[in-house]
Amino acid sequence: MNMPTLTERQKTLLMLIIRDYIDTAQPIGSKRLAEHYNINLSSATIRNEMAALTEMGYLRQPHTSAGRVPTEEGYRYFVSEMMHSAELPETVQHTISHQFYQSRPELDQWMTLAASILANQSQGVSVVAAPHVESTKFKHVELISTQGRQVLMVLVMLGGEVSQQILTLAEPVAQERLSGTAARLNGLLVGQTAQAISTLTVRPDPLDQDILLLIAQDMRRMAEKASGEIYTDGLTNILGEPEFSEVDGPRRALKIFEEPATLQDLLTKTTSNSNVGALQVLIGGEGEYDDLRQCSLVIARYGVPGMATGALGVLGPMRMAYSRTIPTVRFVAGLLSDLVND
Amino acid sequence: MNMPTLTERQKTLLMLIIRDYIDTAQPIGSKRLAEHYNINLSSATIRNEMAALTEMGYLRQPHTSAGRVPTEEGYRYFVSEMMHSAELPETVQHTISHQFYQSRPELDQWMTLAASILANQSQGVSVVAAPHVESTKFKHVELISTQGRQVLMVLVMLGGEVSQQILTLAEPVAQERLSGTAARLNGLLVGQTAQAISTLTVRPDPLDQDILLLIAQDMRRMAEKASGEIYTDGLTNILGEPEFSEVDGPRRALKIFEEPATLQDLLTKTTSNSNVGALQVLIGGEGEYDDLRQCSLVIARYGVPGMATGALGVLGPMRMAYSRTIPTVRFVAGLLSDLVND
DNA sequence: ACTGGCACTCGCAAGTAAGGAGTGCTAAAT
DNA sequence: ATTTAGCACTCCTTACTTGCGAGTGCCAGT
Repeated sequence: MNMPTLTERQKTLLMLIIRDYIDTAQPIGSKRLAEHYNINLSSATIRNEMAALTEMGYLRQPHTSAGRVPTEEGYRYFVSEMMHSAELPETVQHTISHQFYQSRPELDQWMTLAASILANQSQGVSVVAAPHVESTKFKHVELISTQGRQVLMVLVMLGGEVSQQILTLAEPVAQERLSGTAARLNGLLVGQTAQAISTLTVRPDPLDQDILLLIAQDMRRMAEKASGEIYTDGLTNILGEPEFSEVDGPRRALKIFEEPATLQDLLTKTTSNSNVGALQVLIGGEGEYDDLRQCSLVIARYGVPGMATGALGVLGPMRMAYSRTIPTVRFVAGLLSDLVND
Repeated sequence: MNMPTLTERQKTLLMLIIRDYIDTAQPIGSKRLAEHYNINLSSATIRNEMAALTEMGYLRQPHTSAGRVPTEEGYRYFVSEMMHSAELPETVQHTISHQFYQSRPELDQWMTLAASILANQSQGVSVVAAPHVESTKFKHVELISTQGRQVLMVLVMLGGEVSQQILTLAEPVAQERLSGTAARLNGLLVGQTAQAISTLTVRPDPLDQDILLLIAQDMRRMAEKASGEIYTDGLTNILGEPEFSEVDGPRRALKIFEEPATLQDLLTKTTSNSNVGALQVLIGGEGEYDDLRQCSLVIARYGVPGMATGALGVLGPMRMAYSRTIPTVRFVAGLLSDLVND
C-alpha cells in the first residue's frame, strides 16, 4: 500500500473533483473547476495539479482531450478521507429511528424497513441479511398433529428463532402421545446444541428417539445457512444511473441478486474479518468480483458478536453518493444492533 | 368484441408472422416470409394479405417502408388460437415434477422452486404468490417465556399456517402460568374464527383474556393480507430483451415488483373472476396498467378453491415466447394445486 | 511559484449521401 | 377472379464528412 503524499491543495482539489463528478457524472475540466468553486487558482495551475494527480493514479482521462474522472484509487482515497467525519443529520436520524420503533416488533418488519430506508437514502440497491444466531441452542419443541400421519413440528431456539416443519410419520399418532413426547424432550434438551442432542438416547417411547433425531437434524440445517434470509430493495434505482444506460452493466450487477449463494458469500466473506460496527467499502469489485467491476458496495456487520449477527449494505455505481450512503449504513447498522440486543 | 373473420390463409400467415417476430424481434417483410417458409405464394400475394391484416388491426407498420409487427390485437388472436392446444413436452413435465418431489416438503421451498422454474422456462420474470387460506381457523397456541416480560407466541391455524410473534407483557409471568393459559385456550378455541374468538370471555386467569384478544388480533392480521408472501425470480431476464435496450422500459416494468401492494393487486384482481386452473393473458397492460404497456403477463390461480389459493405468473415483453410460457404456467399451477392439496 | 497564451487533440452533433429493404399499385398471366 | 411480376417510391439505416468546442500540455512571462 504505497500512498504518495498529497499536498493540501491536491487533496482539496481531488475531493472537489470527485464530489463534482459524483453529482454530474461528467468528466471534470480544469476551467469548470476554476470558475465554479472559488479557489483562487487559474485553470492552468489546476491543470498542473490534475496532471500530477493523474500521474499518481487518482484520476484518469477518458480521452486525450476530455476532463478527468476519478479512478478506483481516487474513490478509495475519497472514501477513507471522509469516512470518519461523516455523520447523518440529526433530523434524519430521528426520522429513521422513529420508523423503526413504530413498526411492529418483528424481525421480518425490521428487515424490510431497513432495506427500504437504505435504498431510499442512498438511491442504490440495498441488501440486508437477517441476523444469524451463531450457536443454536434448543429451547422448546411443539408437536401438533394435523391430519393422518402428518405432524407439524415447531422448534424454538434459545435465541428466539423459530423453525417449523411438516413431518410425515410412519403411522398416525394421537395428539396425546405427541404431547407426551414433546414434554419429555423439552425437559431433557433445554440449552443443548445440535451436536450434543444427536448423541443422546431417550426413552421410553421409541417415538421420542425419532423426534430427537429430527430435531438435531433441523438444528444443524439452521446452523448451516451462514446467514439468514436476504431482503433487498431499490433494484430499480440503479437502472436510472447514466453509466448503466448500456444494458449490460446493470444486468451483470443485478445478476448477483439472483444468486443468493453469491450474495451471501459476498456479505459474509468481506465482513467476516471485520468487527461489528466497522464499515467496509468495496470499490470496483476489488479485482475479485468481476460482475461488480463498475460498482461499489458499502457493507457493515450488525448485531451482537458471539450471539447473533447479520450484515447489511448498499450496492451502487462506483459514482455513488458515499457521503450519504456511508453514514446511513453505519447508522442503520447501529440501530439494528440495538434492536437485536433484545 | 367484433372479430373480423380471417380466411384460413390469413390465419396461417398471421401465425407465421407473429412466430417469426417473436424469434427475431424484427419487422417481418413479405419477401422474407415467402422465401423462408415454403408457402406456395409469391411475395406480392403475401403483401396483399398483409395489407388486409393491417386493415383489420392485427398488424402494424413501424414506418412506411418497413415490415409488419403484430399489434396487441394480433397477439391476442395468436394467444387465443394456440392457448388450448399447447402442451409441455412430457420430458420437461417429468423434469419439473421431479424437482418438486425431490425438494424438502416446505412451502418456502416450493415457492422458490416454482419461481425459478417459471423464470428459466419462459425467460421472463416470474411471480409466485404463496397460497392464502381463505378462512382462518384457530388450531393451537403456544406461549413460551423468553426473558423477563417477553413472551413468544406461536399460533397454528387449522390450515397449517404458523404465525409467531413476540409479546411484551406488563409484568414477568412464569412459564407454568403461561402453559396453563395456553392449555385452557387450546381447549376452548379450536376451530373458531377470529370473529368468534374476539367476542368470547374466558376465566379464571385474567391473563387468558389478554392473550385471547391478542390471538384474535393476530388472526385478523393474517386474514387481511390478501395473499401470502411473494416470490420472484428472473428479474434480469427481461433486461436482455432488445425492446428494453432503452433503459426506461424495464425500469417501469420492474417498478411493479418493488411495490408489493401493486403486485398483489394485479395478481388478485385479474384472476379473481377466473377459476382455478384457468389461464389469463394480459397483453400490453390492457389499457389499465400504464407501466405494463410494453409487457405481457401470463397468470393463473392455483390451489383448492374455498380452501387455499394462490396465484402465479410470468411477466415478459409483449413479444414473449407464449408457446413456451403458457403451458409452463399451466403445468406448474397444476402441480402446485396438487401439492397444496395436502 | 503562478498565470496567460497558444497550438493541438479528439469526441460530439449535424449534415449529407449511398444503400437497401419493403411497400403499394398496375398490368399481365393463370 | 385470383395470383404474380415489375416498377416507382418511401424512408430507415449506415457511413462518412465537417465544424465546433471543451480540454489539454507546454512555454514563456510575471
